[in-house]
Amino acid sequence: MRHYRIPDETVKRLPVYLRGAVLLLKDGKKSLSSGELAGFIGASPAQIRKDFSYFGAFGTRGVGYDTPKLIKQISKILKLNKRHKAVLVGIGNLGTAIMVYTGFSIYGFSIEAAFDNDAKKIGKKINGITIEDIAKLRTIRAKKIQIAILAVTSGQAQRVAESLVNNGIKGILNFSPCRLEVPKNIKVISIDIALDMARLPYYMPKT
Amino acid sequence: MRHYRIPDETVKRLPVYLRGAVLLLKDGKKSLSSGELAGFIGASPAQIRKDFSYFGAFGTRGVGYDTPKLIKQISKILKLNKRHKAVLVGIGNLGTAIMVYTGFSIYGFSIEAAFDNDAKKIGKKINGITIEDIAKLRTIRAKKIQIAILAVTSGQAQRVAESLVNNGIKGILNFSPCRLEVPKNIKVISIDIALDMARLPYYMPKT
DNA sequence: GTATGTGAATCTCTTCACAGCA
DNA sequence: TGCTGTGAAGAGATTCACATAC
Repeated sequence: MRHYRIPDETVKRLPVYLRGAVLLLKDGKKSLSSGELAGFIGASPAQIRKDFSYFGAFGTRGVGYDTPKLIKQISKILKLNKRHKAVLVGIGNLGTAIMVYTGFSIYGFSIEAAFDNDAKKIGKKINGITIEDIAKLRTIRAKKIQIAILAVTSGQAQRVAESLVNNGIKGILNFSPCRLEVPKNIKVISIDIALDMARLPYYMPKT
Repeated sequence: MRHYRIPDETVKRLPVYLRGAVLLLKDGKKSLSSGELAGFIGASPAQIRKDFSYFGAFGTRGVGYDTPKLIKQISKILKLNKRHKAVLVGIGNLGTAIMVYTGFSIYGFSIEAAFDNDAKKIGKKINGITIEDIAKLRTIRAKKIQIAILAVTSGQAQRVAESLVNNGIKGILNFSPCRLEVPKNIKVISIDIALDMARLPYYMPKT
């Protein structure tokens, strides 16, 4: 039964469930119980069932979930049932790594354009994508790209983010260690490597 | 006043507060109120005060926080008051990017060793660090390295993680998209880029 | 018999609102 | 007066336990 509000934590877990289901299907598991999936990804069965319940009833009582059907359902919830084009801005070391990273494709993402402001990089080709001058960012609108990956320096991030939003971007995966101020209909998800690293010592025993 | 249990969410925010305080101090702010810090990093003043209160009383009523003192206090809580040596395993595209990434240093981390299993990479030098054969991982114990950054493929991650733990590593920053099974006194923090990307479309309006 | 789906209970985290102190 | 520090209240997320359906 559809509830009024879906917990954010639930949305965070859905991609984990999706990946788990995909891997288990590859392994030949045509059908899954919440317990099997839980064991595979390291979660609790009750959590999985509760999370699914926010979106409806996916399974069969006494049996479990049909794996391909489950994959379709989660994909649809996450709007991953269609492919998504993405643009990458900032082709430094991290940007290059992201460019050749293959992990996005299982969720249906493909990087369709890349921009930088460094003349030495513009015109170069990585993975079949030619790096363009950031001054020509507006071309992403015609390409109907709505997702951006931001891998520029902190100093440039806010300015580039605004430019992206002005050119039709609706969601940003942000790798710069700073807060982005964007209109509230734009979703920003930030990955801050140093921030995560910084809390490791807290949890480590003794020295 | 020290409470029995510190919320995990609080620990996640401490590095944000720390970075904010450092940046504001650089900007000349010798003293801070919870409201100023909150505005700078995008949080609520009450949240900041509550978070600090788990560890004691850092400020002066009616005045605020002495910025350098605050930085020291948070650093101490996070055990960032000493420098931490880290080892990087997996010098692919992402590993190389991490190797040259400068964002760790403000928290006192330095990468002191790097390993890979690719003969073509072994012996190469990046940023002053020579890439060593992963077969020689045991040398990290003598160097007293307790933190590892794992940037190998999913297939190798579990095996390498075990090897790291066997050689004295107490905390792992894991970039591979898989769960690591480690003894429970070992802390793993995972960064899964594709997973974060995968929930972007959910939040985006329309198509 | 077996595993889902879900209200209720529990636990955790955040916000409030104000006492306490410079 | 002004801002911290903190119990209490409120909101949010997880776990429990069982009715429900195959």
